[in-house]
Amino acid sequence: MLSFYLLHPGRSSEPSWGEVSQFTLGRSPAPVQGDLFSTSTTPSVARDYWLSWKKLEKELKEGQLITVLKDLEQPLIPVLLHMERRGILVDPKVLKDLEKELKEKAEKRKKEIYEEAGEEFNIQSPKALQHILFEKLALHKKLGVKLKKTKTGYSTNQEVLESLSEHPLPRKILAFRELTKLLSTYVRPLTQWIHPETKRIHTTFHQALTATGRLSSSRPNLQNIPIRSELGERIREAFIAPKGFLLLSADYSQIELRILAHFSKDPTLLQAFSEGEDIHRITASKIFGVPPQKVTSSMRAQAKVINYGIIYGMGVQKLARELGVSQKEAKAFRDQYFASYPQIQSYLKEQIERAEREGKVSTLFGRCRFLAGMRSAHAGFRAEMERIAVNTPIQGSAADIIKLAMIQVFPLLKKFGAFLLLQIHDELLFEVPEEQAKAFGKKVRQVMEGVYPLSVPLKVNIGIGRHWREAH
DNA sequence: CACTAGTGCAA
DNA sequence: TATTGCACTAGTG
Repeated sequence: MLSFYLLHPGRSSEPSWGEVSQFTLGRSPAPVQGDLFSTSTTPSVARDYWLSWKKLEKELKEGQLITVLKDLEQPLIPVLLHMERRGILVDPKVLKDLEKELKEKAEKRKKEIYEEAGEEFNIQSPKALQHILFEKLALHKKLGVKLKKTKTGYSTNQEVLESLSEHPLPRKILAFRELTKLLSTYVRPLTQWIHPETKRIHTTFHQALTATGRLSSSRPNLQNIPIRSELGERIREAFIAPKGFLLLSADYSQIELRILAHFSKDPTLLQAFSEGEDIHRITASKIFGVPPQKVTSSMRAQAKVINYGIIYGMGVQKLARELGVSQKEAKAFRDQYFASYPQIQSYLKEQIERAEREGKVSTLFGRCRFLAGMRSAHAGFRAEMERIAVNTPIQGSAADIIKLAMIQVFPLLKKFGAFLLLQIHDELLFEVPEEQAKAFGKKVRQVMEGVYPLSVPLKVNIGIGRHWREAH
């Protein structure tokens, strides 16, 4: 699977080796005759294996992927193994109490919604909800809101409901959605995933799945635990350290923007990062034409949207919606952005031209993603490929860097009696003996910041706590 | 049971 | 019509 990915990273498909039980810790499956990992491999299988490696090696060399394989992916395997086997300790009581509270709140909301709607219906069915909101009550007409459509009807998503939130019903539905989302996706399933013997949750990390080189996590996914809402963040209180340990979180600050600075060599961006300035504030200062000290928090928030929008190849339309301004104003912001950071504009253009010319784009370490047929693609598809061409080297290079950091941090774990538990794209979460926590944090920061020097410094924030919420 | 659609959580 | 993921419920066949 790994080798397949290295050669065809644009393809994604389900792993083909079938079920891998979560509940086989400490045991190993009986060797199967002919299995590649069996010690009693038959000569013919060994020869086939050798021949496929030689063939693979040739392709890897042609694709300049030997580095990615030898320096990143292979050394990462034991690290991921360590992480999955350790798992993260979860306090079932926190989840149980949260479940009770969320259930009661959801039940209360449900009754209010039925009251407000004048009838009972399935709130979780978009179809039934459309009927109530847009046919029975015709809220969009009363509020003069233009509705967004999906393939099958009118959308009832968060954005739409927020635009209707002058009326109490959509507000209550939003609240109900938040509660049921937390219950059905996190609180209840997480309880189920606690291993009966270890009392821990052992996720599966997929090393060779994503198109950009990131890891993914499943069964359960521990890379999308809520953090943005108060209720959601309380789920993180259930992820705890065992007695005598603390959780330690180490996250890269704005790593993707730093990579953009490195690749584009834009002097303003380089200088801002080198001098440790607040990059969103600098951008706000540029696009709003005010001195950095005069930047308000809302200007900074808007600048942040633009900074990240650039990484994703955001269009003017989406930018306007995100900022809540007209498309004309959004275009003016973007023009001002590129006027302030001219090298970013030329870098992005170069990446698109490279994708067209070479049919692929690459990361810092040479991981590549193929983009065939850009010239012949129709406009919509072409635009999507351009966004991929822009985003992949940035997202993928960040993935390269944190993978290397994981490899370099790994030998430290033994010295400190610590464990690496999770990777959440730009964050590493550790379990570390209480008395070692501060010293370990210093060491981890040093390793992560120095892992692969760029033309701007990498910055790492460390947090320590008894549970994940406190550590982050 | 397999599949799609809509929705929403994270970086 | 802003990237990368995973997973829930509803609904269809």
